[in-house]
Amino acid sequence: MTETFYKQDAIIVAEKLLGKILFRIFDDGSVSKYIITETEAYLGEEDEACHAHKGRTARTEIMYSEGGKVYVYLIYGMYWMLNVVTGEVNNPQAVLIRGVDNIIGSGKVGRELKIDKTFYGEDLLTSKRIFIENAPSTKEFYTAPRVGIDYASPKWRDKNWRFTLKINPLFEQTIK
DNA sequence: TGCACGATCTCG
DNA sequence: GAGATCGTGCAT
Repeated sequence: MTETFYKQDAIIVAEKLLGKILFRIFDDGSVSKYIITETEAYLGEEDEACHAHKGRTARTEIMYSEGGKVYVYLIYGMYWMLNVVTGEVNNPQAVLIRGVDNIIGSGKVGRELKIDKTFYGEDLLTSKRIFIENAPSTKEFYTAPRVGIDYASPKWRDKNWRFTLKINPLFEQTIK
């Protein structure tokens, strides 16, 4: 995808990433391709569910760069979450990749793709081991509230910023 | 320097 | 329903 694509708002990117192809070249040279099936948008400092809500820190720093970078972080001490930074410089937004193919769940995605802290700040436009390729994506998708952010006030908690590809056969399992 | 907790998953 | 497991942010 292009730099222009990633510079759009996270909501737009989250929606448009559905159906696109995520490439992952592992250390042994093997190549895996995945269809992105579920995403979530996190929209800047005012979004209480966004990590950047607490301001600029070493952890959130990459979200302040221009779109197209990778933002990863460890959650619950064991799962690496894969995010795509979006938007313009100093506009901290990101899209969480929650599902690829039939692998639903951000923790499982990180495990499947063997994501770790070395991916922090990786440039999707130049990386040789992870990047996203355009594909004719269907406009058929569901929206739903984001997962695991009950701490946010209703204004943000209730936003339907989770996007799920409609052809995803496991969708029913992801609705609570 | 310490501590509570999290954009989770698996097992029982 | 609880445990695994640890970096981060904020209080002490």
